[in-house]
Amino acid sequence: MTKKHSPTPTVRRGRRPGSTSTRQAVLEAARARFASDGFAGTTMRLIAADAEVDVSQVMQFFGSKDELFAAVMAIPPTALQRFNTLYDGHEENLGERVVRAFLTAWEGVPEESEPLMATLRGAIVNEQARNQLRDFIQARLQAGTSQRLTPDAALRAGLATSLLMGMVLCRRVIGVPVLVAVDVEQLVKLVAPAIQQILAPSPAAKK
Amino acid sequence: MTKKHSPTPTVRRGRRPGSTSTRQAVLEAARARFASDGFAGTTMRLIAADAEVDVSQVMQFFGSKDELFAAVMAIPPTALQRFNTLYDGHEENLGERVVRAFLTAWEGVPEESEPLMATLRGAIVNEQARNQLRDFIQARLQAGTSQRLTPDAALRAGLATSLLMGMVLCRRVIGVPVLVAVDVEQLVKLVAPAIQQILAPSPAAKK
DNA sequence: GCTATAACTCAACACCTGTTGAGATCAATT
DNA sequence: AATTGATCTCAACAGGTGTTGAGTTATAGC
Repeated sequence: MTKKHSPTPTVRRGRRPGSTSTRQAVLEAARARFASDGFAGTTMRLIAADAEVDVSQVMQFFGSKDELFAAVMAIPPTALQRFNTLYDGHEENLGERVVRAFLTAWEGVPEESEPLMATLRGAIVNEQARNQLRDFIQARLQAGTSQRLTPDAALRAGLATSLLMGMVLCRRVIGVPVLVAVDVEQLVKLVAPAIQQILAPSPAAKK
Repeated sequence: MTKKHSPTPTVRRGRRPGSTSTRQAVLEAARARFASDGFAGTTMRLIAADAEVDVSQVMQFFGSKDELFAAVMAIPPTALQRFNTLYDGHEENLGERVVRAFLTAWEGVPEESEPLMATLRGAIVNEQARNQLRDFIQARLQAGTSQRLTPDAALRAGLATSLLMGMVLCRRVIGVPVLVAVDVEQLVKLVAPAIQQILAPSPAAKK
């Protein structure tokens, strides 16, 4: 008799039969938790409970809380791609295209928006997420400066991104009533001209 | 002999002679810590150490960590005042005035900017701070709608505020290099037209 | 002067945190 | 069929957390 644990297990121990999808479940649970509660507010035991596994399994899969966070924080490639092709085309409706791309990325399908939300929340308290978000913004800037915009294009693109992040922050994290209520189309109508102004200012507004 | 503690105290015990300013010291230490490390990242012992007092003194003064946080989160009256008188005057340079007021409040003297920063960081994880920040934005909206702007003035004002908060977030919290490097005057020059566009759109841009 | 009360330190509490090691069960390889 | 390795549960750890109560010294009111 080599048993060490309780003789009549109420919960099954050992490996489960059939193919396993636990790792993915943990990843999704962590993603949702980090996005809604932030890094410090999320505990390994909570994630494990959400994924219906043991805590040490989460450790086994990802090594540590930090590594799990890093795995979750990865900005989805679809989002990066969306922003990389943003500056192709004409300049007239640049503002609208940028605003739409932003809203699609941050308020579209959960697979894309949840990692971004988690990164945004995490960036406040966790240095890793801060770097991640910095890189994300910087990557957008690279894409912008590859085309010929105004000389200080990098600054203007970064500025536009920061403004739009404020919009998302107030709408999705803080939950300012006026901003939550308004629909996407009206949002685009109001913000697009402002972003256009920053990215490609009309000659009259220039110094 | 009624002594219970060590017979030769290395640190003075009991009440100190003279007038006391400890409560203020704790408040300032907490303000700085909450602003830079957020709610969950800040511990009572850290605050106490910064203020050079015992932990239980902090508890005695403020009751609990949450109450201390609430005391710190209070938006400074000078900031509220600054925004309440914002819409007085002409419409032409409204954008610039708003941007300047925002930057002054968030990047000016520590007595005013630190509570705001703490609130911003705290709003991500703490519900109390979220409400506080919501109220702050809402108060700005009230002030805006009291004057006659465009019909959807509340929405536009809220939107402008959210955009500017994004700028502050990226500049002061996340630390996007391009935005950190640029000076205030250039910031105003770039952002003011965009904010103007949102608050008082030129007739051509209207629907 | 005496007493109540505020300011202050010390030590400990109960709990929660991330993390680890040992053992149990199954899948895959040989 | 036997061995190896992955998956999974359990129990416990060391350290940190907010919080409490008891004890000590000063000030303020009578």
